[in-house]
This record gives sequence, structure tokens and C-alpha cells, in this order.
Amino acid sequence: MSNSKSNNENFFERVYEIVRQIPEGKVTSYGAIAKALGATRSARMVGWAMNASHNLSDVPAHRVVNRNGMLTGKHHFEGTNLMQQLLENEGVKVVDNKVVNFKILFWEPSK
DNA sequence: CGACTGACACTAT
DNA sequence: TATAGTGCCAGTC
Repeated sequence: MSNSKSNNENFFERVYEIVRQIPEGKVTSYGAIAKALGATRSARMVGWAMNASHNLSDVPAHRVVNRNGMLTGKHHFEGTNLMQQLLENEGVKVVDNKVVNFKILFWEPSK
């Protein structure tokens, strides 16, 4: 629109960059990513960015879960449990839509 | 320009 | 321990 020039997804790009750095078989949380971006209170925006990330194939959004380790965004994926399948495919166990050993598999973007 | 929405997180009850 | 309410930032209507 008129004001704000969107800065070319500057915020989103940051999120994608971090998500892309998530090692296989590891997971992280929205808040952690937001924090790494310096926007600790913008955890919701991270999820919003993921929405746009659907257009990119380099952004493993399935490795991003909420602070609880719960696959809150699985509903946004294609199938019903595609997100879970992807995680399990990488060695991440998911039970009841929640990542098992989330704390152990947790990957901090700051690193 | 104003209001609502949203893949979260935290605090209070 | 579980549920509810509030705050936050950005995008869309």
C-alpha cells in the first residue's frame, strides 16, 4: 500500500533464515526464534511468517512448534498429520501432537 | 485510519 | 494442574 514499503519481508526473511538453520531431527519454538530476532514479544509474528513460508520449500516449518512442544501448526499443513510424519521421518517422536523429549531435541537459534 | 485476526507466551485465578 | 485473560507486533479487511 502507500506507507511502509514492506522492506521485502525483512522480518519474514529473518525467520526463514533461522528455520532453515534448524538441524534435521531437531525442533525449536516460535518464541525462541522471535527472541533470536530481538522480538521476544513477537512470537505470534513468527507463526505469521511461517504462513507465508508455505510458498518456500526451504523452510521446514514442521520443525517449529510452540513453547509446549505441541504441533499447534499441524492443522495448517496439508494432510492431518503431515507435520507429525515429517518430524517422525527425521527421528523426532511425536505423541498426541506433542514432541517427545522436546527439551532434548530443542535447538536454540541463538547458536 | 480503525478494528479484527493470528502456526504464541506469560501471569493470574 | 488446568483454564482464562492480557500483551505483543504485523498484516489484512
